[in-house]
Amino acid sequence: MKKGERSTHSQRDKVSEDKRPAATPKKDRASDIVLAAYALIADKGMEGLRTRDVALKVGINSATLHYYFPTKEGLVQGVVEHLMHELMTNRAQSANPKSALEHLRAEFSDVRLRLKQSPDQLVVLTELAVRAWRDPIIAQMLKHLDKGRRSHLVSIMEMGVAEGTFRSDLNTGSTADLLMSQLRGLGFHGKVDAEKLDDILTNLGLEMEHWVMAPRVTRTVGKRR
Amino acid sequence: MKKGERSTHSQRDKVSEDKRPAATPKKDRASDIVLAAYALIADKGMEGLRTRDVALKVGINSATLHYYFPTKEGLVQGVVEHLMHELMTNRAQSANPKSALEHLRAEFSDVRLRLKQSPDQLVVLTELAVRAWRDPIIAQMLKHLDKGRRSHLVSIMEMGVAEGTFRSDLNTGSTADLLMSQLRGLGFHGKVDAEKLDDILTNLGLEMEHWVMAPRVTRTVGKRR
Amino acid sequence: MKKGERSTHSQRDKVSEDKRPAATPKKDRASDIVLAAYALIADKGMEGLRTRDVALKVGINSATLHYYFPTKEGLVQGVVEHLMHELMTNRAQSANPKSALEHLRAEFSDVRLRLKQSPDQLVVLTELAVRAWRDPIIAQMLKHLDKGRRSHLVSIMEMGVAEGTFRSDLNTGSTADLLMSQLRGLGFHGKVDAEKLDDILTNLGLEMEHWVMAPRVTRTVGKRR
Amino acid sequence: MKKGERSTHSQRDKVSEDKRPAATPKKDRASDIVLAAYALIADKGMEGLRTRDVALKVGINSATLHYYFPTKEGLVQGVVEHLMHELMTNRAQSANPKSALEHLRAEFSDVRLRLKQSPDQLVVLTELAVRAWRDPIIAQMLKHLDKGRRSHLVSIMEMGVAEGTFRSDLNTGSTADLLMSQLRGLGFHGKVDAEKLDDILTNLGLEMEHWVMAPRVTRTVGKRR
DNA sequence: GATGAATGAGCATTCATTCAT
DNA sequence: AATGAATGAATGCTCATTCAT
Repeated sequence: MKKGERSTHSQRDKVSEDKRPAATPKKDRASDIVLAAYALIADKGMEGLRTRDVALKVGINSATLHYYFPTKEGLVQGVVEHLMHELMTNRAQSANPKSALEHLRAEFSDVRLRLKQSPDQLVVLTELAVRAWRDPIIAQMLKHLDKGRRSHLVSIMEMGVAEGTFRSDLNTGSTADLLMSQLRGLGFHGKVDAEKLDDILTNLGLEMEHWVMAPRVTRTVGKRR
Repeated sequence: MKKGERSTHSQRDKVSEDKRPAATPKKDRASDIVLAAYALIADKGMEGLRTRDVALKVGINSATLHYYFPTKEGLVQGVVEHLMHELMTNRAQSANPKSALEHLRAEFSDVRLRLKQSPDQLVVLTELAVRAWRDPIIAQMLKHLDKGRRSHLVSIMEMGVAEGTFRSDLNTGSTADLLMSQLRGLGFHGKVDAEKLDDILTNLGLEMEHWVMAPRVTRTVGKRR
Repeated sequence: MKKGERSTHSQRDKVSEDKRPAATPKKDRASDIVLAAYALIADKGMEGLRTRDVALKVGINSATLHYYFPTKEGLVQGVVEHLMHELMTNRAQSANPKSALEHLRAEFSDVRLRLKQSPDQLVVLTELAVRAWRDPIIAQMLKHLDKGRRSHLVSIMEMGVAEGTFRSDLNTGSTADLLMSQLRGLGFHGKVDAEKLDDILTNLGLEMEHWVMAPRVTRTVGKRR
Repeated sequence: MKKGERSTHSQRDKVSEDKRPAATPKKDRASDIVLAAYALIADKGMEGLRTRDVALKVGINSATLHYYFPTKEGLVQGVVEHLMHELMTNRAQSANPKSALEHLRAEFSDVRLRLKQSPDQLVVLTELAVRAWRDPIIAQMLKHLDKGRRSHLVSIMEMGVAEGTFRSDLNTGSTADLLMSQLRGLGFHGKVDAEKLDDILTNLGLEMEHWVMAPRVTRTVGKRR
């Protein structure tokens, strides 16, 4: 991809030239398009996504958009890829976690950070997750994401159990599933009420620590299951 | 349809799977329409909802549908109302709960029951919740639902604290928010994987009981014993 | 459609107003549409057929056209049906033919009449026949037409043979095929040069009479006298 | 194509059956392009001809194609030229014909040969002939072809009359027109049903010989014209 | 109440063509 | 000579909504 880094070159001669009303970043078109689509999904939702709007936002002709993404479906998949990349990188590696508990807390820190710095990620992820119910391809892509995240959580749990920090009878797989489901619930609040969302997340963290560390409650009324 | 000889029209009716050309229960039209829309949302999602399909499913003309619901938005609101009614009634009042813990468990039983008997409720609720991000009216309606559910949960929490069953420093409001957020996360799994969903729900219940009953865990690592 | 005639009313405020340029015959819409499409094919060819143009010609919205013919393909099939109907009815039953030869001549008279009175029929038929090469459905429809015409010709031939007017060793089937192929060649001349076309047709008739009546020519060159 | 990581483009290349991404004979580009266009017309028809597909088939960029043929119309004209060249050369000069009858038969042999060995010629010619109705330039070109062929046929007829082989009252011009029209009718059958086509062609030959040689049928019922 | 017919405003996608490199 | 990128102008088709009957 040598074409991307040309800004350092002396080719400044073609100064003017943004033929289209909107400015043309001139960098990587395909990525610009995905970014615009991503922003538009965050703003209008999947239901409100229009290829024309995406093109307009990038500052290109809608035919040009189709040059890069022949089909809208392909574009959406591009957005999924982008989101997955975002979700997997840029992780908040706070303070170089050592113990399982630190790792677990790092997970929460990461979510908290995203919620604060790029709330769109949650929004778009939620939109795409709903879309995935009826779109097998997106479902497949997101499943891959989930699988990775789950296995990461599972290893944290296993580490905790091995360390002796987490209770020995902890079902690592089920707990990972539980945590993922809980985090997913956060996606529903939209961008609003960041305050309350943060509160929920904090409690979620505490509750989860409880769950993985404390022994089974024994003073429960009756025998469960 | 007196114009029998035009074979061209036949290509139209492809509502996917259901086509009941006529046959109208004749009773409450508006309610039939809402029901059909509800089922269609569960099947195709908000994005795939078409007024014509709804009309076709009911067995009426799409113009007739607009007689009852002048606008699609109104129809969707009708669906929200219906869903809210469903969600508030038909509650699994299992075993006439007395204590706060029993009430809490009843909540989980209720969710479990819905998940099993009418999974569409979760699906449609999720679809509408996402829609609510951009639709103030629906947001308003769902907020009302949430408010009711939250206050119900809060009173359970308060009852538990008053009883002495739940820990005295429990933040009832935050806990209610936490639980609602967690339950919402369940909505994401779609109708698939009922097995795993049930597992998650079970653990969620146990975890929540822990949370409300056990004393705060001392956060210091290693202090666990 | 009183909306079109609103100019007599006092509602002159909305100055412009005959929304549609062309008048609306108001009778049978589907048939109007087919007729317009037919004329357009005759004029611009299949390649130049645009649903928008058809709608414009009828004086309706292009969405209305799709109400009657959900797909362009269906519209074209409608044109085929129309053409076939035209081709099968309105036949020039000149002078109530009795003998096989009279019947044969009646066939030529019919073609001559069409060539003169409705040359579009030949043009459109040719366009559709070419289309049929790649369109199985149209191919099927035209095949049906051909089958009917061929069997008609065959019976004329058989009648001639039975009468003793036509030579006894005449292969009725092959001759019918031959004649049809020859007539088809006429379709190529387009609407131009009606004079020459008529001349060709005349000679074709004479030649065919020769063929069906005269004994096989002895192929040996020079043996003629 | 350094941008390897964009999988989105892959959905584009569906030229139906043929896709030879690269591999260019490197010799005469313009001619390659014409050949590809010719083959594509034979396959998909004029209506299905796409410059991009032509370029793809040649293995070049569609912009490169426009370097050689600035306009699609020009490309089609190139195809016409090519076809005319094919039609005028490669003639089946079977057995060095001497007499007019032999020459006539040679004509039929030629057609039969083309029908068998390169049926695409008939198909493409037919496509172009229909196109010529609305395209004056192509019409002009084909008219030139027709003129040549007609004058050739006329001289055969004249030779026959001079020889005394053909009847003396034969209208050579009309007969040439007649024959051309008849042969054109063959173009309609497409590539299918070679069997029947051959049968028709045989009968056509016999009929034509009859026509040019036999004296006017006198036992005709009634007086003609 | 009900409906057939009609429509305006899109919508994703196509395609021949252009242009800077 | 060649091409990747870009585009204007369609193109067939969709859909919520309207309206006269």
